[in-house]
Amino acid sequence: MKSKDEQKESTIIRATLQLIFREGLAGLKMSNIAKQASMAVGTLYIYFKNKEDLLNHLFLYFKRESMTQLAQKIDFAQPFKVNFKQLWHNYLAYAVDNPEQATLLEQLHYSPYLRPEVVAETDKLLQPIRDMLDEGKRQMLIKNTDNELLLAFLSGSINQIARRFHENDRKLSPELREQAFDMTWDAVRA
Amino acid sequence: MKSKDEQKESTIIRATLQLIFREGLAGLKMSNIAKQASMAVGTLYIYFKNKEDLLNHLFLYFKRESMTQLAQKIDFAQPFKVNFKQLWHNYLAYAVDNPEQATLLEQLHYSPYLRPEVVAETDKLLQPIRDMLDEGKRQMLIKNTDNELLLAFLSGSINQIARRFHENDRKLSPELREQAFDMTWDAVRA
Amino acid sequence: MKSKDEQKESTIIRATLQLIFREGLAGLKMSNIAKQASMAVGTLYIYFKNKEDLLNHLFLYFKRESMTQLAQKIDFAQPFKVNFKQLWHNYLAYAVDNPEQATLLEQLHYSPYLRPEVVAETDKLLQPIRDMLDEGKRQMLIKNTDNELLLAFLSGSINQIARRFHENDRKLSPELREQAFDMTWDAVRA
Amino acid sequence: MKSKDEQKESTIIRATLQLIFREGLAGLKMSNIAKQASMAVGTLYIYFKNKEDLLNHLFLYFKRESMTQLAQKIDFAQPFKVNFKQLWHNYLAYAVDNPEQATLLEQLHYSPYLRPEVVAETDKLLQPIRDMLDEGKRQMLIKNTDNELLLAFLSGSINQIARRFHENDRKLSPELREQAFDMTWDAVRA
DNA sequence: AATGAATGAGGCTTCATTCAT
DNA sequence: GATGAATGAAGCCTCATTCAT
Repeated sequence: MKSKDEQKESTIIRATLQLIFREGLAGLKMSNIAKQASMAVGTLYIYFKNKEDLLNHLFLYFKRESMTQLAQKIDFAQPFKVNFKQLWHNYLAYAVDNPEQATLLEQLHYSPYLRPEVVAETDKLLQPIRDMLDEGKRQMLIKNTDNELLLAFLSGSINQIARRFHENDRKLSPELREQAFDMTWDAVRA
Repeated sequence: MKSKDEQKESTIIRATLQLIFREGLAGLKMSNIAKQASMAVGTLYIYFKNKEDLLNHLFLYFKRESMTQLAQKIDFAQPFKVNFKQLWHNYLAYAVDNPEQATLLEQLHYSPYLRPEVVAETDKLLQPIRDMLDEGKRQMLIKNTDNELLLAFLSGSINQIARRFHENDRKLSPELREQAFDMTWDAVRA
Repeated sequence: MKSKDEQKESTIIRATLQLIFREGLAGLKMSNIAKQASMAVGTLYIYFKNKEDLLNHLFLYFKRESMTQLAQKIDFAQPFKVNFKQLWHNYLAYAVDNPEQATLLEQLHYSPYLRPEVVAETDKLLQPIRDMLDEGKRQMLIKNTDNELLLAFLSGSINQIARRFHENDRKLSPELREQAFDMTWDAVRA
Repeated sequence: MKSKDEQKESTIIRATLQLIFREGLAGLKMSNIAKQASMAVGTLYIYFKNKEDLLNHLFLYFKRESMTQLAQKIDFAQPFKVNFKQLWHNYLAYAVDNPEQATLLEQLHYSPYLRPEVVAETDKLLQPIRDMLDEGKRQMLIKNTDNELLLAFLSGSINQIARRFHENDRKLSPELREQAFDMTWDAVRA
């Protein structure tokens, strides 16, 4: 027998992503995914129950991947602000370098495909960041404000910045990034 | 298309809105719009060339309406910060009170329906706000930073705050709103 | 507008029947029904919710039609046995002349398509025959036996006779029909 | 195909039977048969050329089994009517006790799966019964009528009785069975 | 022989758009 | 202008069969 190829699942997800980038979520067809992944349509249904299931897995897969990117060069031995700044820049860099991915996650989030339970599960991935914010508050370096407010502030502004600049075909120079970070820090500092 | 009956056009747009709010953009069908608007499908095609055309009109219609909400109680005779704060609260209130609308605009924005020219046209609606930010800079009250950055910062954070709280079924108390505004003001102040 | 053509429903049903006769229930495809009925597939779905619905209507339609055939030349002014014999011959004639139809109804009956409620409804159509049997019992002309037993006896034997002869490509001569009726009458007579 | 493991063939047929009883012929899938038989799909194709082949074997297997049931307690040393009655009761008991089996054979019979040659072969199994009828005629105990007519009469009525009572969830009491046999005997007796 | 992943033709159904009335 | 029945392209998914292991 041909044993169920574990990596085929990832092949399918990557193929799907490429297609969504190229043609949008609305134009996504199972038959094209199969073509892009060089396999038969039926094979997709061996690894995913249906289109909805595939997209839910895709969502989770990329949310996890993005969290990995965010955690780069974060070292809890370092002072809070150093880590905060690193995290912020990681996030911005990710959002800038993968503009379609952010858009995709957003699109999926509000599509009829995504199951609430999957959304809830991705939310848990943010826990390390919540912990970090708590630590900042303990050290009285940042405002003692509701975590959800802080998170919304951080993610909302970063995403929107990356998006607007991408839409207008503008580059985000290091200087602009620095200015943006300063605004963020001024916003959250105690 | 484009008949004398100007009001029917608006009826269709309103009916479409209600449907999108109730069932989402993805499930939107011309036949249902017709039903909701109490007319025949064919009639829709007298007033709008096709579904795409209808949704582009809807987007514009809607963006204009939201700008009207934002401008409430703004009076250029007042000091900058008063107006800035009022604008910020107007925006947040609008985003909180109409959580589906923000989502709708987002969904539409990234759907294959929306024509770039329409997106560009709605962007012009922000000009008064850009002017206001310029005035703030002239008075050296806010940072002398790129307007797109400032706008992204403002809209991104506000939308995200409204959205997260709506998703988690949490109320945004006046205290939290005040804290959020303080963060924003700290971020932009000179 | 083109007003919903009442007779189109019957056109579809007749087209479906012809197809089932030609290619069997198992090979029945909606696209072929449309072709046979000279209309677009979509049109089928205006008149019937789906394939199952179409087949349920078909079942009812033909059960009713067959009952009409059975009732021919039945006149309650005539003596019981005359009517009984006429009914029996009508039934046999119908089963012989429409061998596919009997088979179809049987096939449908045991297919996953047929809804129990529709089966129940067709059963009600037999009431006039039950009444007739009761009258025969009242006149002490036939055995005072359970109606279901009598009905099963009558319909089962007639259908099977028509079927076997049709399968073996044999004609049912008037003599054989007379013999068969005699057997039936001997079976039920008091 | 046709391997040494004769028993596996029977395992597959039994598994198929159970599935058809439980879920009907229309929903029968090769993958489910494999699951029910605790083997891989591929294995089915070692023992049977394809689905059609499997179902033809099943039909034959089954017809033979039912004939065995019918022959129980038949002893040619006994008088004709005793055997006839025994046969009739055997048949009815079988049809009543295995209501799905009769239906299955019927369904299969009119499915596109069954090959005519197999149907013809099963018909040969009826020869002992035909012989018995001939003997009855020779002894002038039953009508001198066409055997096909007699067979159709017998099988059609019995099957239909069993079916109707099963559908209506009614029990066939010994009294009713006796009445039914009396009708049959009156029908065929000379 | 046994396995079960892979294949892909083909079925049912939806829905934007057209057009006869 | 208004209507809504008619159209048919196109998408999702199933499942009998194959074949590499």
